[in-house]
Amino acid sequence: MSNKMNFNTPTSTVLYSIEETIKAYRKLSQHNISNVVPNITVDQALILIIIEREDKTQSEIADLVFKDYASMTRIVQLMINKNYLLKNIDDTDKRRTNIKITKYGKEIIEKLDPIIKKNREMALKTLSDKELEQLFKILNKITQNCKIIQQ
Amino acid sequence: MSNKMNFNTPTSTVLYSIEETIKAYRKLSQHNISNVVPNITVDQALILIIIEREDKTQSEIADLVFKDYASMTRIVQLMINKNYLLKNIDDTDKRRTNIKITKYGKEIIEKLDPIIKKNREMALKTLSDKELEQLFKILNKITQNCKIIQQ
DNA sequence: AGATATTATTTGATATATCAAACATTATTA
DNA sequence: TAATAATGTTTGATATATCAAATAATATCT
Repeated sequence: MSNKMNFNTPTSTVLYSIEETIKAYRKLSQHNISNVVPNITVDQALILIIIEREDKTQSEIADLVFKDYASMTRIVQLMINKNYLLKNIDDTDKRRTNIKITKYGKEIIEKLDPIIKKNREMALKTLSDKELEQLFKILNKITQNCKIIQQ
Repeated sequence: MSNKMNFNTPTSTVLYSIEETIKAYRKLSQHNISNVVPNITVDQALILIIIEREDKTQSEIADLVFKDYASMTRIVQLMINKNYLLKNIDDTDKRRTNIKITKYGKEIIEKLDPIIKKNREMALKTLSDKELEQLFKILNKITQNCKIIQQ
């Protein structure tokens, strides 16, 4: 890589570069996940693992994984159909839905955990700890910049 | 940010962090683009601008914007419906389709150019040149790591 | 040349993203 | 308390992602 880079062509914007990375990562992840659990998507796998850790309502989970509530409704429905999740109306507030993982869902998580770990290791194996911290810091800056006009 | 970060929870993976950033960026971009050109998506805007610079076939453009060929077929069709693009079968190889921008499409590009520039500036305004280079370098490393098993 | 392989694109099926509107429930206010 | 506002979720409509299979055109091989 040269010292002076040109960031002024459409194919050199951050959006472009980040998109390239995330698509490559998703492809790798989906590939490895499908080897142990066919028929689960990367999104569903992440959601399953997050729900296991956090006992929250549907929209709280949606916020955690950056999903629109409408998307969340549909993803949860698909995961119920596959017997990974259960959903019941909250007793104290009937607008809310609580999501639980089924026994089968927990078995799936057992299979997924090492794969998720492996995916991360593969993707990051050539990065130093310093670079990893830089990455998080820079991404966080960009995220904050983008959120200014929104709330 | 503390010196020692914990990268072992699902919500601290790169996939997760990158996803957060790209979604914030997309939201900002879509918001600003919609102010000048209603009814165009971020993807369509990028594709329009890339086609203007590169006179290529549909699948070559798809590769440039990291789109699946199937997605590309559909996006191009929508952009033809909106009178941004024209498509004709290549004379020398009738399997190929050449994509051209209409006059109307070029007018749209005129409106989009400053917005795209502004989006980039907003997203990156707190980043130093050094950080920008670090970001590209790190993202590129991750992308390469993810591509190893694929071809 | 004729059979076969490869390439470029399309179509079908399903998952996800996003906005707007609908809906039921709960909270607030006049 | 009745009317209104706010909240949590769902549904509808449309755009995009992804895989597999289909299709048409071209290239290669015997």
